[in-house]
Amino acid sequence: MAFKASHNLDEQIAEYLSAQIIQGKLEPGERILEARLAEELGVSRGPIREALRILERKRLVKLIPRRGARITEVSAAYIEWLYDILNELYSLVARRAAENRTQKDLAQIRRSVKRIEDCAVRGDVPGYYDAIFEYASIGQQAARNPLLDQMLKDLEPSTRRAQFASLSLRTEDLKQNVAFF
Amino acid sequence: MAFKASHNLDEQIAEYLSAQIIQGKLEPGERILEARLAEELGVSRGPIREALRILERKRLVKLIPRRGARITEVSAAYIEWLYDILNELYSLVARRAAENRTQKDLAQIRRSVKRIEDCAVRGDVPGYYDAIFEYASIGQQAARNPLLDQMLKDLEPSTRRAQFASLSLRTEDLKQNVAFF
DNA sequence: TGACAAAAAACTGTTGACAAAACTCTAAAA
DNA sequence: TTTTAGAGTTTTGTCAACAGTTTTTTGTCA
Repeated sequence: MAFKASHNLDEQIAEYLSAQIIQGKLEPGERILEARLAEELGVSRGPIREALRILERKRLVKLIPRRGARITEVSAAYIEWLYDILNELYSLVARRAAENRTQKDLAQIRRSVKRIEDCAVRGDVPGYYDAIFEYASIGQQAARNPLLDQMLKDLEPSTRRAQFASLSLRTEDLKQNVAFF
Repeated sequence: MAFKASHNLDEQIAEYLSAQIIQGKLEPGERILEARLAEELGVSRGPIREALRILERKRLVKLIPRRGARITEVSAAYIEWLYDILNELYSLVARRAAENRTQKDLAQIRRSVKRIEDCAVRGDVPGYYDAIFEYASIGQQAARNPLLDQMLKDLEPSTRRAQFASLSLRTEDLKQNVAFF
């Protein structure tokens, strides 16, 4: 089913499943059977297992010992909890980025904002989302706190999922980052 | 070396290694060899691998594909980054806990504070640390944001390590939580 | 019909072996 | 002396099989 190269299987599988989950092709609450997936992808259960651990870290699946993996649920409450945290963390990003930014950061930010506007004008919705995340990512790097950057990266898949669930308020929280320039 | 029961090996191994790393018995930057550790603990490499993934999630080891696992470094800068984030997240905990706390939460908090004081009086240093974490944990639960709770739990091992490294300012950040009562 | 117990099936946990990549050491050439 | 090429070693990645647990099914009794 999915293409496999001479790269690492676990990461490829995690990537593949990640996309499936974010796009809602796998139902929340659904069980993931190692053996079935292994056969489907033409690999053994080892890499599947490791991929599931990666997805657990990104909070896309929940692993319960001896009773397998399930796609995590994204309730309205969960989205609120997530945004409550993102709001807090991005406000920190904005403050630190404002302190530590360089000319190079600013130039990057301007390019990124341009890209967002272009996508908006063109009505390119997927591109718009990606541009928003790119923008956030640049801010994160400018904040010069790699741990914070990493934590937000880990939350990105959850955030993308939440966006799929609630398309309306998605910009509110990232907007915090605007204080940056 | 380490005791193994009919429970899950990966979690036990992760627990075991976690303690070793936090207590500084394994050097930062040190390589962890799967085969050596497997023989040492009398298990195969499978569970070792899964344990390493758990430790990666807790940021105690860094996994680099095809070149193994290393204990993460805890530089002064890293500790600052960590506390910068903890400060932010615990301020959120305090606010939400203040909003959502129940009588039961308050009673628990009071007991926990008592325990901290007792340990301080007795000069029970390890107990004091544990009491502080218990206290933080109760606050986290009272905040009624399970995602936030989980994120802080994931950070706990790193926090404990940072405490080992800098014993002086450890209370500063958790102190945020005091606004709670 | 419904509850319960035993048997069967399905699934995860663990292991040992093999393949492939990364690293180390040696030796020859510039 | 330093650099480079290659053989040999070490270590991680992947697989297939087996063991033990959990879940489902089947069958019996009230």
